[in-house]
Amino acid sequence: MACEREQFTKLIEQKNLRATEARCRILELLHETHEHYTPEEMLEALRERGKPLSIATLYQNLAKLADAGLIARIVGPDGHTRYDVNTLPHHHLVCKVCGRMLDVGVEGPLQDLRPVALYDDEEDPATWRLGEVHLEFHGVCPACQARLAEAAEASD
Amino acid sequence: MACEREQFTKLIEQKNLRATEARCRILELLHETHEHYTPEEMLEALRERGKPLSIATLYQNLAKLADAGLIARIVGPDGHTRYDVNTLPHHHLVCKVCGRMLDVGVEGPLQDLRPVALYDDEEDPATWRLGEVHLEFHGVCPACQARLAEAAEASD
DNA sequence: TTACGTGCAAACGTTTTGCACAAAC
DNA sequence: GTTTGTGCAAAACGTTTGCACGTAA
Repeated sequence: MACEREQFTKLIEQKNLRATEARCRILELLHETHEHYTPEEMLEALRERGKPLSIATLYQNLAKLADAGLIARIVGPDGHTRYDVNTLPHHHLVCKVCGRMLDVGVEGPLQDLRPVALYDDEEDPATWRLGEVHLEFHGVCPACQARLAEAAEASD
Repeated sequence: MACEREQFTKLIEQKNLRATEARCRILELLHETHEHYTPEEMLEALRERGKPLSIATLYQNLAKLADAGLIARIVGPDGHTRYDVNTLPHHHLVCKVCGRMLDVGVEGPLQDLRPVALYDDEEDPATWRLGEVHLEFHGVCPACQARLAEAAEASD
């Protein structure tokens, strides 16, 4: 059974992969929500949206789609692997309570930042070939703020 | 057998933990090298330095030391867990070839950076309670540069 | 009809846990 | 003597793989 969702079918076939239903559903989920799902969360989200996917198929397809450059594999500070439809360089806002990640851009003088050694006996960062800088803004998402406020009230 | 290394003994006992030899050796290794070892690498490094440590003891002690705030658990972009003696806010330079991490500070106008939404339908980062910003400079470490240069020559 | 995708179950590497023994207080 | 740490072996967890079958070109 081929995938009927035109835009995703095209994206996938451009990469010389077969546009199967499983692949289209994964791409559709990520594009529609912009969420950074862990594989486990994705399995649950796909189950809620209709037919469940087997865990092996999910992992196999996530690997294929990531290899093809259609999605990006990222690992949050909590160590959980997540997938992002945004494969262009960008930054993240991470909730330190629940680990949820949000894609963000940045306003400000990014190009003026330079790494400098922290210790006297440390090698000089200038000896590294430098590439991009990735910013990780840490914070508490609105949902966790509400949950924390509730817990604080309950303990009064 | 208690640990004799005065400075580490004190650090550990201040946190109401017993300053055992295993814990002192772990702290000593991290302080002396400033390396960001994975547990597996640490096991190997400790073996080379003398008596090996059992893997269970290593994990148990890494967890205790991290809970006590004596070391920090960090997860690199490659998904490997590593430990850092520097528990103060700081930044990292990450080798995109081997995954090695270096502690760095930053020069430049950090405080002027603000996250901004990337998509039209995205929630506003301003609704998050914001904390610190963590910078991840990506690059290639000197060792990997040399290895890459060698491989390039060999293929000529 | 040949290549590729799916899903089960088994294997894998990393991390955690239960437990008996040893060491520290 | 009670609490805490160690180390083995077993379990748990997330992820990958082998394989038989199904589907696509």
